[in-house]
Amino acid sequence: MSTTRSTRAKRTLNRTDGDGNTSLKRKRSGKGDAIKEEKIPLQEVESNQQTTCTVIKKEPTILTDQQQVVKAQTEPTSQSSDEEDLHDEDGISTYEKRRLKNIKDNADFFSSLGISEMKNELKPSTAKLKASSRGLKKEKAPRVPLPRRISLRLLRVDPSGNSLPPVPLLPEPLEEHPRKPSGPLEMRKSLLKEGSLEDHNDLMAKLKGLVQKGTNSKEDSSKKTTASTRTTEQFMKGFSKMRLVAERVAKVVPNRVFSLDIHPSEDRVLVVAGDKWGAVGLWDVPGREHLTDGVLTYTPHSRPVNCLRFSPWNSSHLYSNSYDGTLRVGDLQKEIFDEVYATSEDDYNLLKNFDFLSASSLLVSQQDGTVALVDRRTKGVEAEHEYNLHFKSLRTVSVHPVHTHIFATASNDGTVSLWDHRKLKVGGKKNDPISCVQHAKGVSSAYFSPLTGKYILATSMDNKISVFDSSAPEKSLTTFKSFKHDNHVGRWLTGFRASWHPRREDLFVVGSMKRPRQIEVYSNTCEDLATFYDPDNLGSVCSLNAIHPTRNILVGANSSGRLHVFM
DNA sequence: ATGGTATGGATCC
DNA sequence: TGGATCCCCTACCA
Repeated sequence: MSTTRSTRAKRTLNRTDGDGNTSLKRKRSGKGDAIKEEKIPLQEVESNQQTTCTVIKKEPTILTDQQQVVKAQTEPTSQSSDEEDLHDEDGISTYEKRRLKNIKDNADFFSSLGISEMKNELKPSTAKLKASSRGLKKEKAPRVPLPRRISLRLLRVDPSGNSLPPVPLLPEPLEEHPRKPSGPLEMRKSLLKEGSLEDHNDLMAKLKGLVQKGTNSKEDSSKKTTASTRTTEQFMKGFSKMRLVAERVAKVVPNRVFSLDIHPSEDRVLVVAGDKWGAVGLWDVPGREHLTDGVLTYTPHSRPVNCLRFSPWNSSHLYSNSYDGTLRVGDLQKEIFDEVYATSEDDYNLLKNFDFLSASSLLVSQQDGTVALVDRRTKGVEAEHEYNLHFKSLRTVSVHPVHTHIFATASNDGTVSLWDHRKLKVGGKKNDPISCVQHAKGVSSAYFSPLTGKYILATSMDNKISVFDSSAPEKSLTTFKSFKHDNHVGRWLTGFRASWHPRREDLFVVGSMKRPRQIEVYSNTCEDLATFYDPDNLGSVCSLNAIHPTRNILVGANSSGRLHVFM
């Protein structure tokens, strides 16, 4: 418990002192634009410095006049070209003469101002100030501390001398974002806005109909083929026609989006987003008839919801995991957020991402470099196993779509690694990957291509997006294609995670820093296929994006909780 | 209109 | 090893 408290204290401290510098710096340098303006004259300054430097190089130290004369005599060729040969009979260059004259003129000017006299007037005479220190030393009187006076308040005595009840113990500092109570949470009770209960009931009624129509099977092969038999060109012909309109932009969660998904239903467009402070927002995107705004926000978590996905086996199950250390499943039929997995509350192991292993089990990547195997069928919220994989924090975990015993991890240590979970040791022992590729900086995400797992798509902080060839997972991973992409989003935005079309292996989508703000679509060979932008309706960076599995729908999420639906 | 503000992660020491 | 410091440089909102 004491550890918990100290960690909490640290956390609070971190948060409050944060980056005190930032505000200071900002005050000094003004807005972002102002910094850019400053950068241009900086180059001029540099070049100026260079010219002054050449002069300084010749005379690195301040010399007395005499020394300078000597120096000038011994180094006759050290001056700049046009003054090289201009020496008089006494060996002093005209340049040097002019310089000495300037020094003298300046000195004359300052003395004419009478500054030194004024300085002397202001200064008390040193003779008066400094008494002789010779002879007897003054004996220092020992310092007698005054008796400490304690207020009546601290003595817990009232003015008439009656004793007061003792001070109640200080309440433990409240954690700013405590974990939600464990166990199932009713959706209606975790609504962000009270009073939206009717809207909640309406939406749930609609969604029940939606799920019964049967889009809840992973093996829905008919749809899979309609989406994936078309060539890239054929597909892009329709896909690139998508547009954004004002009605399809909405704030779905109050803060920065950390996770995003889109429901596979073909009848209704339902997008979901998880945010920084544990909110999960559902948005029933209006079709041609736009009635209400259709946004409902719940708070099943208390810290960033870094991964949020509808189960491929049951689309009414919305899984979410969070930095608060819990993984929940929102059941849209039972209207609860059930707790599936929770780390020990003492060690604050942040849950980063998860992927589905089977209808009931998942792999969860964690901050401490471990991957947890979680099964819903077992009682309790503990993991079945924990595999120790990396020294540094993990980001994403991705299960091979065909060989489900193989999974890939992306880590802060710059690696994308393949693992065989049948061969992993449990209980803290360090494991070795089947194979691994190293990036220069941390890797934000690495996902298997959704149908065959032949490729791994990775986004990394060394400004690259890579497609690795993982068609022979028992052999080493090789780079299939890779290209430069500005992945530096800065401090306030969620990092990019390029993501596949959920039913195609020939294209993926990624956010962009480019202006106008845009969402980019690339082929698996890293060729630019399309760019979606709309200056009227999209004015911010969409860090996360998702594509509908069977319809031409693209949703982009920005860092203030807004979703933009192109369709 | 515009400046205040939020506050993650890598790296340094 | 972990606290301090630096760095990235947006979007919203009062």
